[in-house]
Amino acid sequence: MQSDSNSGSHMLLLHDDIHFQGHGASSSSSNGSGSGQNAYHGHGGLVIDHSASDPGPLYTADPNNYYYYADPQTFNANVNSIGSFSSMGQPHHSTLPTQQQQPQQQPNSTKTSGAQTKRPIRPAPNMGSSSTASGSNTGSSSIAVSAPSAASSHVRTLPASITKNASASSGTVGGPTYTNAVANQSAFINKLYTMLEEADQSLISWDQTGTFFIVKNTTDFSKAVLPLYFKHNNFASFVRQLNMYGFHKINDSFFKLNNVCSEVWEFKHHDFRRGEFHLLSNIKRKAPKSTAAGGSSTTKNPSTNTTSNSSTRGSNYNNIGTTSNSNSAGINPSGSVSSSPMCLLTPSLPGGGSMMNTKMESYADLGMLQTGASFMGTASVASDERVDELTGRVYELESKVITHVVALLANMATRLPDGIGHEEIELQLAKLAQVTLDATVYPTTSSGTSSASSAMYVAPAQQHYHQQQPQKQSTGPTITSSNINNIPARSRTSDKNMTEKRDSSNNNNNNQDAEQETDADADDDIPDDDGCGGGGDSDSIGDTAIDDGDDAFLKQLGPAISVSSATVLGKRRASLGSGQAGGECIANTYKSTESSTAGGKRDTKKTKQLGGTTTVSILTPPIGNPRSASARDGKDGKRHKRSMH
Amino acid sequence: MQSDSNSGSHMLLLHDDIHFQGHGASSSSSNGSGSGQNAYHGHGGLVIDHSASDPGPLYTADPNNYYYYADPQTFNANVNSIGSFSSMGQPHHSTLPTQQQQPQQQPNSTKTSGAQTKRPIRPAPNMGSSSTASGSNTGSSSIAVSAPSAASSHVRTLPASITKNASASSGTVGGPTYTNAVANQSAFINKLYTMLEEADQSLISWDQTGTFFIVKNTTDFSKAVLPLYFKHNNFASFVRQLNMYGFHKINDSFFKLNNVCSEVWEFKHHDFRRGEFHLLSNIKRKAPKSTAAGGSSTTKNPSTNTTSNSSTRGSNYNNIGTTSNSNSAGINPSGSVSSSPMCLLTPSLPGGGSMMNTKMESYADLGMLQTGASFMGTASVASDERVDELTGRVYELESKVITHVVALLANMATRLPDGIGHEEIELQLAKLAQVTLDATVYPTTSSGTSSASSAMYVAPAQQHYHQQQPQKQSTGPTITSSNINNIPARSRTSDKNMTEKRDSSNNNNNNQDAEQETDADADDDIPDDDGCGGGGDSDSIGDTAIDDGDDAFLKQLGPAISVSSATVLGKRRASLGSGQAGGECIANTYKSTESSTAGGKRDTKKTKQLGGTTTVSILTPPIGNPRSASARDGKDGKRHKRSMH
DNA sequence: GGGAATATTCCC
DNA sequence: GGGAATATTCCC
Repeated sequence: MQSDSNSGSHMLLLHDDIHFQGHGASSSSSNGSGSGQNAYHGHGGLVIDHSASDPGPLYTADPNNYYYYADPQTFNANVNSIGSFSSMGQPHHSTLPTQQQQPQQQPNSTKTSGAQTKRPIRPAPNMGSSSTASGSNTGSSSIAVSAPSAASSHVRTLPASITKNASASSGTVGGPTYTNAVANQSAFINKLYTMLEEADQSLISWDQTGTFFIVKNTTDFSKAVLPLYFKHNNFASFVRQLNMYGFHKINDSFFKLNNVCSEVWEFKHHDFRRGEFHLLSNIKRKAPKSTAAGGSSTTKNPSTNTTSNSSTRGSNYNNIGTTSNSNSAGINPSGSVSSSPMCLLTPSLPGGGSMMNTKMESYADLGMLQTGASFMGTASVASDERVDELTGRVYELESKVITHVVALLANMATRLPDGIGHEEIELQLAKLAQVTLDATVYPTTSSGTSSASSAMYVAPAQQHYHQQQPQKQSTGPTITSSNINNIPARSRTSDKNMTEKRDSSNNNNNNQDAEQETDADADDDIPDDDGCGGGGDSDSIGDTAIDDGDDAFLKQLGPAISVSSATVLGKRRASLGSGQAGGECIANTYKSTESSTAGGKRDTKKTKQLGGTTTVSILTPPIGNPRSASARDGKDGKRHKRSMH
Repeated sequence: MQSDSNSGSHMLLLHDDIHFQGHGASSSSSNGSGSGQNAYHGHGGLVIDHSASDPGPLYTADPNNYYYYADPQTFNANVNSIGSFSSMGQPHHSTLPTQQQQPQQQPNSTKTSGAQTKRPIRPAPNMGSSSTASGSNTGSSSIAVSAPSAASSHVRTLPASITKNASASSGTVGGPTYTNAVANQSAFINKLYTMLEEADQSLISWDQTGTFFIVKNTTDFSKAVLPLYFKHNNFASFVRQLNMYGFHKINDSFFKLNNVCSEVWEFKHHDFRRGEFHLLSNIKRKAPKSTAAGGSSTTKNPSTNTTSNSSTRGSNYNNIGTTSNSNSAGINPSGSVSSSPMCLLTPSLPGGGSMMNTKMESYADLGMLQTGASFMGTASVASDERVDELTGRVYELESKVITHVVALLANMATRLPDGIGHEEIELQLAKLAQVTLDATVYPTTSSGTSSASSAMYVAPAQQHYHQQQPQKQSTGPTITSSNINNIPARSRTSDKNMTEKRDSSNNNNNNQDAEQETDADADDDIPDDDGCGGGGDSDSIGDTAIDDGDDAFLKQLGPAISVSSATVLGKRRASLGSGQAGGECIANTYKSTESSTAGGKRDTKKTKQLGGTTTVSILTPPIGNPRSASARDGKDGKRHKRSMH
């Protein structure tokens, strides 16, 4: 357990202590099927030690400014990938003590240049990297920092398959093995998978079926999660990588149609499914387009500068547009993270709600699942256009329609007397999807073998949350299930009372509810945590209280329906600026519809205005196709922002 | 002064406070000769504040794990370049208070994706990045956080010249000006220059003549300095960049001749001289060799993958060999940083001295600069089969799924207290259909006129099932917000103590920190408030409780659902090996070569085991993929390391 | 030193 | 979504 395999890497940025007892083994074999078996303990939850958490004192030692710099390496190191975390270290405020304790001092094994092993405070296993050098992990032994809470002792074993297949991989691992592993090479995929297993489920998680994943609050996700796995905290960069690996955003059209500023993003790749490690190796990074037809190999063109010259590109790292800062704490990052294009910086997005929260995994179940044939690679012919049409249609159906329906159902559910929750509804939908959608045609891959649909349906498991809502006058349960999510702080505040149950059994525990906020103020804090816009997350429908009349329901529903929510909408989402709305977050969904009706699809683009306000919506006439045209705007001095697709 | 030009970016990692009053101006002009003028004050020495160094207390607030993660962005942000720091933020332990003080709230100006402006605690000027968007900086005004130590109050104005010349740069700068500036575009050069001005002179400095620079202790330099400017702490990566920009190592022969393992490295570039800002723009990054001879522009090669295939390269970020960890403090990095290839881990290098300092610019200027030509392209594909698949899918979605959904809705409707009838629901659905489904692509018909999608929605008619679900034991509303989902509590738990400050002013508040959790348990926590995501949207549902009870509702609906989700996968990271080397420092350079041989590369792979249960996996045999054959790796298990040149 | 792959950023 | 430039890593 103790040894961590990576030579490189080390400190993690995580401040909590995470225990990894298992270590990544590096496999020496060249191909994917690494022999390595790494046992990765600690499941779902992170094991964090709080006890040790306070490094504060430690910092003093710093002689220089650099002191706090985060270790870049760390980022990577943290979570490498499923099976391997490159290194576990401590983040910034690493606990020196801890470190000291460590036996470490790994002499850098092989690596020459890049990798350096340093005090692996908490050694994490690495996945084999492609290079040999890196292979050797000198692990410091397990550093089980104190494991504060109960959860701490999870152990997870990562499948070897997940490792990289790049060049050499040597497998040596302990624990159960997943042999099937086709060494999945890419670090990105490994990290992504790992992230889904480990990260805060409220920020990123698999859908119920395990066939796609959901990023619920891009802002927070970007701040809190991304840096743990990558050297950046930009949601856009994350999305770029997803695209490079063939992932598709699945809820895009829905939001566009609705002109909703959502913080919920769903991505799918045919071979990226929960538990399906063996498929991971199928996920390849797209190759750069070669200039010349032929050679992929390098040709040099010594001549010169042309390219490099300045102008065009920006400076990457420079700040230019990039950096967002994170505060030290996860706390408030005001404007930063790019997250959803549309919702930049606006915490309280008008539209923003988390309607989705309710969630139904829109597509979820819907099919995209398994199917099998992907189309990416295939080249054949056929009416490509037809494909585009169909693809677009499928998207429409899967995303918009279903999403809408689900939202409606969820909304209705909350109003049911019996207390049926949205969960049930979702569950049903999942079944439905399972049943009906098995044959997905979806995007990617071609032939899927039989995929396991069954797998898809993950059991929700048993969590029982009890909320005691203080409630509004209205009925009791009203609640709003899912929404809760959205529950704007305000509401939450109230909720404190609620006692939730969590089941520890679950991998993921949700905490959210747990939070207790002390302040009542809207402003303070935490506003929304949700990114959604805050406050009102999605509107919680709830709040909405359905109270009044009955129509409420109807009202809620439809566009027409506008009722309440509409109102909400009314608020402008435009205001990028400030605010939090009160409880807006309305059911965007519905509203959206209206809008949608009108036209065709719309894209919302926001224009951003600097100061103020802004927004803009817009629309794009009927789809054209995906990638195609892009007419880019060009040219005017202004730029429009575009949303990420 | 106050405005910082970059739209993106923000927090810095630097813990010390550095004040930048001037700001980088971004020049708008396309070419190098940016108009911007940035005055850069403060030469030689670093100004470091130690006084402030102890952020310790500040950290307390952190609620969650993330707390400490270093902001990747930060790295960049920190020091952008001479004239511009992209963003200044606070690093990890940002001082929240400070932030609050800040007026900031920069509305993110233009940037869409990546850049996010967040509370720029210490606004730094940005250089204009190449892109337009980035151009506009909303600078927060100067945020002079407390300047703890003496040094703290330095103000430096960076010469505009140093800024990037990329695309647009608008120059706005305060302070003394260095007009000569030819907007130097590259971030790297800017950072390098800035580093020389600011960083610890004992680690990196100009030679006496100001014509080359010296890195005296690669190990410490890598740990303490590099991360402040770059997203890594690998000396090799730094060297690679230097080489890409045409710098040459000048003391190489000296050491080689003497077979000395030195930590002193000297690099020179003809146009990189102290104070000669105008020359900086001449330093260009070498262009990648284009594959094909000719075109630098993009050519697409839809066909594919070739390039990307796997093998060869390693995974970058993964740990593989890479990561080194840094302790939080700059302090002692034991073995880490890669630094000089040759002398890894050996602090006390034999040769180590700064002999060279005196310097003689051996190579002086050589130039490799500019080259040009890019290569990339893309491909797309389509197929008839795809059409079939998609068609089927559409059919499925439109007919089955939707039909089912409608039925569900109708069913639910009957149960609503208010008496809403299914009619309404149907109506709503009809609208929905109308809106969303208009363009049907339907099955058979090839063209699919718009077929009436509306038709599709058959009203389930009036079936009213009333199910009263008994409910589960659980509570009424149970519902649970989404998040609930997964929050791993563990991590969070620990932090509770921390108190953070939030600034209400900001748009986004971070909540994370804010949360106060009552429970210690790992599991619980709140993690997110954000609702957006809700609580777990998707998943949560699951949690769903739904479990037992009531299923009635469910039962009615659909097919059985099997729940179960796989338990968490266990991970194990196998420990690859262990080994650490002792401190050899031998002239690695020399040595390295040697080793390389021995070692070989290793990959670590991990296998995952399922923990729990389930899962299914399945698999698809390898797809073949299109793109790459990937066979890369090849072939031997070992990799050799090499020394940097 | 530099080729090449992946990562990150910026832009359309 | 993706092209393209720079950044980082890995290797020769």
